[in-house]
Amino acid sequence: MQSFSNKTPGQTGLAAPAAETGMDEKLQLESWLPYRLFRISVRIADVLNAFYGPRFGFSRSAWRTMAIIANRPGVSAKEICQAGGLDQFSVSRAIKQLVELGYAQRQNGRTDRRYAAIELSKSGWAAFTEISDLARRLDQELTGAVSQEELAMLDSILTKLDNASAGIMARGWRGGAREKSEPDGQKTGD
Amino acid sequence: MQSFSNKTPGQTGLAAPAAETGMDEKLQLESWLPYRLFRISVRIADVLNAFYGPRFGFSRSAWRTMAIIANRPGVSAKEICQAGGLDQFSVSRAIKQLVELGYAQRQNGRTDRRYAAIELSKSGWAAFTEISDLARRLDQELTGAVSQEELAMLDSILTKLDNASAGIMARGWRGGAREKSEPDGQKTGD
DNA sequence: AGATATGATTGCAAAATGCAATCGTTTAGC
DNA sequence: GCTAAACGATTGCATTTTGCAATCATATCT
Repeated sequence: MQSFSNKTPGQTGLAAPAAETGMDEKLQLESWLPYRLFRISVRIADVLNAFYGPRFGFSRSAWRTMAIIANRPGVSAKEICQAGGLDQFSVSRAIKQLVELGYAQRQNGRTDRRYAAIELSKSGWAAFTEISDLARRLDQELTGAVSQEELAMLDSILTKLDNASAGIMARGWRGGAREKSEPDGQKTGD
Repeated sequence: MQSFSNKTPGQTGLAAPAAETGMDEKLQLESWLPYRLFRISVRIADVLNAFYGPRFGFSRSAWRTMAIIANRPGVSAKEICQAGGLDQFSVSRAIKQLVELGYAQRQNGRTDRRYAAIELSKSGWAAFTEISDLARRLDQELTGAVSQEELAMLDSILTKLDNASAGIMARGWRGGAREKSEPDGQKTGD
C-alpha cells in the first residue's frame, strides 16, 4: 500500500510559489490546487452517482440537468447549458434521457416554440428529492470535518476562486496575450 | 454571455444546512460544495488540457500519469493508480500512449520484473516542464485572487475535506451501514 | 415571401470506459 | 524442482460518452 499524503500538513506548495523562493522544484500533482479540488469533488460525485445511476438509470449529465430543471422549472436547453457548464449536445441528450425515463417532460408554456421548456414529472420530483437528500447528507458529512468558521471562510474563498477561474477560462492558456482567444464556447467539463 | 454567479456573496447555503433552520429548501447545484469545487477545478483543467492536448497529443489521463512519473521516476503502474486516482486500465493505456509518443519508457530497474518501472524520456521531461510551467502559472492566477492568509486557511481546510471525502468514498452511499462496503477500487474521475 | 438567425436535435465517427480474458513473473506448497 | 496460486500489467471487445457537422423547426428581418 501507500499513503496518499506526502506533503507536510501546513505547507503544501500552496503558500510558497517556488518562483519566489528560487527553489523551482517540480510540480506536484497532489499539491496542485485544482487537482486537490478535483479529487474531493470527484469522490463525492462518484458516491452520489453510484446511488442514482443504478437506482434511476441516468447519467451524470442527466443528474446535473435534472438539478437545474428542479430549480428553474421551464428552463430551456440553452439555459441549462449556461447554468450547468454543459454543452448543448450533452444537455439535449440528458433531456432526452430524462424524458424517455419519464422524469421530465417538454412543456409548451412559452410563446417562442423554439425553446424547450422542460420540467420535472411527478416521478422526476421524487427522484430529485431522493438524490438531493443523499447529496445533502454527503455535503454534511464533508463539511462536518471543518468548523463553522472555516466553512464560512471556505465559502468566501471559493467565491473568489470561482470568479478567478471564470476569468482564466475566458482568457485561455495564452493568458493575457491578445490572441483572438479561440472560438471559446462551453467546454464540457464533467 | 452570462454572469455565472447567481448567489449572494456571503451566504451560499454552505453555512446554514437547511435541516437546522427547518427551511428545507431545494438543493441548489450551484451552492453545493462538491459542485463548486468541481467547477473551479474543471475550468483550470480544461485550460491546461487545451494547451497540452494539441501541443503534445495526449489525454488527460496521460498528463496525470506523466505528472506522477515525473515526481517518482521508476514507479509501477499500480503505484500510479493509487497516486492518481486512476484505474489500472487507464494507467496502462496512458503509459502506452506516452511510450508510443516517445515521452516515456519502460525501464527494467527493478528486481521484480512484473512491475513496469516507468520513467520519462528527454522529450517527456521537456513536455512536463512546459506543461507544469503553465500549470503553475494558472495556479498563481487562481490563488492570486485571495490573500496569503486565506490561502493558508484554504490549504488546511482542503486537507481536512480531502480526508473526509476519502472516508465518504470508502463508506459509499449507504453511509455508515455495514454493507460489505462495495469492492471499492479507484473510480476514474477525470 | 424569401433570407437569415436562433434553439434544439440527430447521425455518425472518434475517444474514453468497463470488464473479462490473457500474458509474464514471482511466490507458496509439496 | 515442479506445479499451483497470486500478482502486476496488458489486451480485446462491447458499451458509453464526446465532438461536430448537418438538419429541423420556429422566429425575425427586409
